[in-house]
Amino acid sequence: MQEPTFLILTALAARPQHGYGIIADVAEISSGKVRLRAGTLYAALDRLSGEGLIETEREEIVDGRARRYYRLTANGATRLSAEAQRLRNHAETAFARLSIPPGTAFSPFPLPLSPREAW
Amino acid sequence: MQEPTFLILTALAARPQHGYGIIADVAEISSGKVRLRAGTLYAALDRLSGEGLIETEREEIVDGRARRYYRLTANGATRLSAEAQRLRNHAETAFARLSIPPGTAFSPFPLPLSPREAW
DNA sequence: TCTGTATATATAGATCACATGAGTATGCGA
DNA sequence: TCGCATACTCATGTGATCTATATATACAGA
Repeated sequence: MQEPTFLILTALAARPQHGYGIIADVAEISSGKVRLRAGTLYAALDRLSGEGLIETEREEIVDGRARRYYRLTANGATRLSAEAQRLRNHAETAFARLSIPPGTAFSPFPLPLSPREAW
Repeated sequence: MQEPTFLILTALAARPQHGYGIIADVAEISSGKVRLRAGTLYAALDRLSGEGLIETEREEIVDGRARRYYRLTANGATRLSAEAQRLRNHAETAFARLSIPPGTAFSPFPLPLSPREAW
């Protein structure tokens, strides 16, 4: 799962939202760093609906414009939780490895990773 | 940056490694969940070299087979650190939002996210 | 009034990371 | 001899994302 998709699910984890609201929420979540394009969003919404991770909650007409609200399904919440755990693990692993002091990357004391170290 | 790329940089954060070693290390890091294909790996190595995030350290001939060792550059370490922070933030945000008790997704007490809540 | 910006959704086409699958080659254990 | 592990290369396909555009309303400012 890529970043835009993850952030769309995260946006919907808080509450049901319509497309344009998701774009704003994702910008909010990512401190303005991820600005979803309409094309990305609506394609993702179709795909995620097809996968059963989100579903249409209701439709409204506001100022003559249709608003379609989506919400996270139970499957979607499970999936998002699994992905979040995955990201957290990856991030922690990267930090642990980056904390190796510079200059010791060629250390004669290799990290105890696996028997494959012997390669 | 996608998951395979992130994991390749993480593998190289520990120490210089050659292609096949990276494949094994990434499988290790991800508890066997990510199994890089040769095609994915070598394309990524070319791309990352071009971006200056990694570089060739040395080449060896072992049992008649060439082994090319890659290492993370200073730019690569900076980039990996930034990406790891990004993943950590995304993961924590998702967990925070998922922790909203089921059934309160339509709560009359919306999360204090932004003035855009008013939409 | 004209222009730009914000709201709101939709779609066609391009890009590019990644996946798939095959090829090339050596060494080793069953 | 067969299969597996090691080790790299390349051709082709897939699919999520990006770019750009279209449609439509409302409102602020020049």
